[in-house]
Amino acid sequence: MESRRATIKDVAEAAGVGVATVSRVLSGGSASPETRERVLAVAAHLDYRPSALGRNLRQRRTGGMGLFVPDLTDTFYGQLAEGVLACARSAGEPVVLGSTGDDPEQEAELVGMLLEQGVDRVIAVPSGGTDTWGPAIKAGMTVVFADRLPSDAPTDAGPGARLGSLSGSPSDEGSGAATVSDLMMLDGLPPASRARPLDVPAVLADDRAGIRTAVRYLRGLGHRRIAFLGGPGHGRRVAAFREAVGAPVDEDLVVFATGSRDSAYAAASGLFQSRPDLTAVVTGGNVLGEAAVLAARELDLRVPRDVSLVMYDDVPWAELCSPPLTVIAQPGRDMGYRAAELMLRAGSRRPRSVLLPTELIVRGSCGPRH
Amino acid sequence: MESRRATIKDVAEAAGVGVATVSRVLSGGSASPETRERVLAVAAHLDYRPSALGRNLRQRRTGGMGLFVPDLTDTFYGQLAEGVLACARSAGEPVVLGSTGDDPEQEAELVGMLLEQGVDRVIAVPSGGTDTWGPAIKAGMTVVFADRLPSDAPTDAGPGARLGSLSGSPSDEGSGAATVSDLMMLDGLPPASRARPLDVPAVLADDRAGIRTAVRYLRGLGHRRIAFLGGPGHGRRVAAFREAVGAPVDEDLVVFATGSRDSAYAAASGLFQSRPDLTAVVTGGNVLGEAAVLAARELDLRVPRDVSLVMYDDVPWAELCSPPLTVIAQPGRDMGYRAAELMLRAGSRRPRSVLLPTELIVRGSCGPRH
DNA sequence: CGATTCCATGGAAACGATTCCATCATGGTT
DNA sequence: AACCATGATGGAATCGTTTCCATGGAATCG
Repeated sequence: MESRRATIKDVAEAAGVGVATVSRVLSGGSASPETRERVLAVAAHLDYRPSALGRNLRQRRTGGMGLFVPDLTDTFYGQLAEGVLACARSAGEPVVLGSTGDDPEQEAELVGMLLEQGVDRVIAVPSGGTDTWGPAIKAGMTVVFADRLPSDAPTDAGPGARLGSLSGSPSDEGSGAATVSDLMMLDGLPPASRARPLDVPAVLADDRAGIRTAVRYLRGLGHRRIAFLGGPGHGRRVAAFREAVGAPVDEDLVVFATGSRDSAYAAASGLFQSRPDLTAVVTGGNVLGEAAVLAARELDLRVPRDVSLVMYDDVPWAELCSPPLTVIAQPGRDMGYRAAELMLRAGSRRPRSVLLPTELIVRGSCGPRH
Repeated sequence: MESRRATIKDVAEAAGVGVATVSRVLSGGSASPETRERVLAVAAHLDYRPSALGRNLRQRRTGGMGLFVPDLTDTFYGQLAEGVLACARSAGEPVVLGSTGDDPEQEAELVGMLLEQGVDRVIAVPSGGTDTWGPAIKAGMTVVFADRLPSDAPTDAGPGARLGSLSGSPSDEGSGAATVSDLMMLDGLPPASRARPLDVPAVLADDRAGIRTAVRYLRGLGHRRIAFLGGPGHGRRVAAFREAVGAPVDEDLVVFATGSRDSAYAAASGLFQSRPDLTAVVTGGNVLGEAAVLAARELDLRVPRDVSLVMYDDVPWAELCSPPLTVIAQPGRDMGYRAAELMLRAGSRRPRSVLLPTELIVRGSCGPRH
């Protein structure tokens, strides 16, 4: 009793028309009212649903889009993914997911798989650099970056970058308009001094403003020895940190971990032990914030009495911590949603980049210097 | 300079053979050594990669699998997804992701989309019941459930269910072997008294043992009025709770929320306010645990002094809470990995279901009754 | 040595859609 | 009345692969 799906041919025969006509009716082409009606009726009766397989082959491209994130266990990327999915669903497009683990090699492999599948659009939180994404783009992919730029891209949007409006509807494209190469123009260095830029739109948070606000806030509390705890992809954030702290930067206070929780913990712990004189830490992501809290507790450092903490990303559990964590919030879901929007529009208008605002949410993890 | 991808025809011509031969060589069919070598060389030189589009059309099915989770913002499902992705990657299969928001309607829509795409395998944390999944299976889909069973399935694996071994390799299939209908046999009710069962393999945690352990633990601390805070899909857990508590169950102490964080908070807050006499709460998921902590704090209930708390799911932030949360841990990543394994094996052997062990991790959120 | 088997091989037919193009009818214009 | 523009329509080509089948040569067996 396993009847297979009806094909366009079945519908054509049942309706007494040619397959071309059926196709036209179903995709909005011209047809006489009575034919249209009959075809529609037959199609509905046969429960006909066009096979994406046939269509894709003919059109030499699969619908849908890829989505690459470093780690779904990181709540922020979960939020971002939800945003992408929400937008994709409203457009009826499938999303094929890849988790890169912050490994450029895995990422490249995933790109290859998408290419093979005929998926030519991808939203990526990139792990690799131009050597991964250049070829992908030359192979005909439409790429939108989210949350970060490839590691060898410029690290900051520069002083001139404007904020994307957050208040407008999600589809509001108003301000915040710049491609990656536009963004590169603004950082003061002549483009020629860099590798040829990828002309790829991106949806980023205004890390620069976020970090600056956090550092100023800590400064205002009297902190002078402020550390930065970063991870992969936090290049723009650490650059902003350096700028906000101002020269000379105490390089021992800038520490990096790889993507894993273990590494994050080790980095945090190492930082606290090697520099007991630091009084405040800014972390570049929530996994690092988690690690910092854990390491501090292990070393009997009290937050915020002994060390103040500002974490990037506002995640639900930040409020549950004790003390509740002061964070730099970035709109993860929006970021995903707008990236997907950009992707879907990519055909018509030339997509522009977006810079979303961040917000310092003061809770209880920062106090005056002691 | 946009050269499109080489096709099998290009390779055939360049190698001076027919397309059939190329196809055979590339898919391991028989061919003479020298032909094979030549074809392989040409293919490599042309950077040929077979298009999944053509293959899928011919074979009337897309490779890869779907993955449906209720909410990627819930860390547990992030873990589960990572597990699925890990297994899929090792098999070179794409994963198309859907987030159902615990809404059967959205879920059904997503099933339709998969069908259209020719994806005929899906791993699902189901939101809908037999009315969604029955048709999907009849349409030829291979389905594996993870974390829960459809809402109208029996709520418990029953006393006879055995644990899947966790100690073995991930591919160890050893114990824990039962299909959903097997599991249904064990709960004491004759199968005839239920709707026709879906014969679908599932990977579940041993909720029954997990909840029982937690309740016994709380009992041991002197608690008598223990509440259960559940959400969608926690049917098996609440059933286990009822069983563990034993009749008569105080129905006011069993409260349900929908999937959203707001609803979870409202339910928790309502529970605490309506029954100030309760001394302990078990939550059916981490989002509900989060809500319980928040609601307790808002109402000036101290954990564990005023109320003890056991949360389902061990998530990284459970340890960061203050006090650190006592949890029922279930192996989210393993669950995803094994579900994907089951899916991939589905062709050969008849897939069996798996019951994974849970573990009570005692931290600081439970104390003696006051 | 003839017959049978076996293997490598290439041509061609699927798979299910879109889309180009030719055909035909219709109606309006010169 | 001849002609042209318009619009609906169906046939057939196409996308890139797999797979069926026929062919031909070589090798094995009787």
